[in-house]
Amino acid sequence: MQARPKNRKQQIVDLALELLQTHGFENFSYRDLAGQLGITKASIHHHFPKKADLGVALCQAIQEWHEREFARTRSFSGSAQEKLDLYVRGTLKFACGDTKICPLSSLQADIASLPEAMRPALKRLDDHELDFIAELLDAGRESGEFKFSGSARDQAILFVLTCKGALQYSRVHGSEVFDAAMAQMKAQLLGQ
Amino acid sequence: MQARPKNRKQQIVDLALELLQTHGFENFSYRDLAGQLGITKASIHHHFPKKADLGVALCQAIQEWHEREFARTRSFSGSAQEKLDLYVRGTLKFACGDTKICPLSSLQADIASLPEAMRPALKRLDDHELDFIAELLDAGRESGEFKFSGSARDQAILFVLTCKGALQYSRVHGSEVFDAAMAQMKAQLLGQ
DNA sequence: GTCTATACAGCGATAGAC
DNA sequence: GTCTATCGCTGTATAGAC
Repeated sequence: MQARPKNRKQQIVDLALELLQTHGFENFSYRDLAGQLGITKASIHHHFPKKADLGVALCQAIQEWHEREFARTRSFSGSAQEKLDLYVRGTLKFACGDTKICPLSSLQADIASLPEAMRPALKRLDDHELDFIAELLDAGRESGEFKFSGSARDQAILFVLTCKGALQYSRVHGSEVFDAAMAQMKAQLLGQ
Repeated sequence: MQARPKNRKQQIVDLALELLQTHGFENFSYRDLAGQLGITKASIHHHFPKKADLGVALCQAIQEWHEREFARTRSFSGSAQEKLDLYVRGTLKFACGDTKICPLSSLQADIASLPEAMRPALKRLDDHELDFIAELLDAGRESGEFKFSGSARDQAILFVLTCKGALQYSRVHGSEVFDAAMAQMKAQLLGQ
């Protein structure tokens, strides 16, 4: 209900991101966006001529979100375990609540129906996140906080896909599932 | 290219299941099914008047698949670890290959857009699978093969969502990801 | 930057002939 | 059980006025 929205383009991306996390990229339309923003479909097309353009903008928004959160987590002064917790609860769980899934999980699930231009972007986003988590896990093992075998990269894959899977499961089965899975994984990471 | 297909209905369900695993329930159409089966849309509607009917049939097909595979795994004479391996590789990975995801993961991702009638069915399917895995894990802990803390149910949640997440990740990033994640999880389950 | 108007393909769905 | 034909709606997309 703003008379003059500061940045319509950003507003559209924000709403599209939410619909991506709840319904998936192919399951929301320009009509949905227009309706909820109180403008017409043609206005959305003015900002993003093709839906693939909006899709690329979504990937960029996710990357900026990553960079913000990675920087915040890195600069947080605490143990490796606390940093990992900050990312899981303060970033992933915070961005999803009880009704949304991780935007990257949503894109992965629909990969075969996605516009061509979005696929390499998705792969880069996943890799970027894995690098970051591997860095945290490696530091935690160096400091003796974490116990795991194999490479930090492999453990990061396991860690990240478990978090994402837990978010997806908990949307259907209740958020206790998320807490249970995270507690279970944490215990193993700490060697208990 | 069969002149007189024995069971068209089954044929439709089989193809729909494959499209569910690759594109998602809302991302395949009666047109896709008709085209690939060499008949018309109207013929599909004869077997499944509404798409929700097809959705319910898909859930039933998944349940029958579960019951078959659970029985096969239970009757397999081997250690708990070998049974778990049989389910992961002989059932889940076998049914998905390198290009498909678990049908239940697909339905979970699109839960918000799904026909009403499919949601309770999905929850039951997930629970059924968790019961089965919890049973295997519990037996394995009793026999001293597995080491984990907390309830077998909680560990089953962690185990299953990790398998599903690994299948989804590996479709985008290559099947080495699946092997790495499974090896990593197995090591933790065995207390190594 | 937003609108009206329109185009056109695809969707799920139905009626009725064979 | 399959077909042709058709319906109304929704999807993305474009042209052009304000």
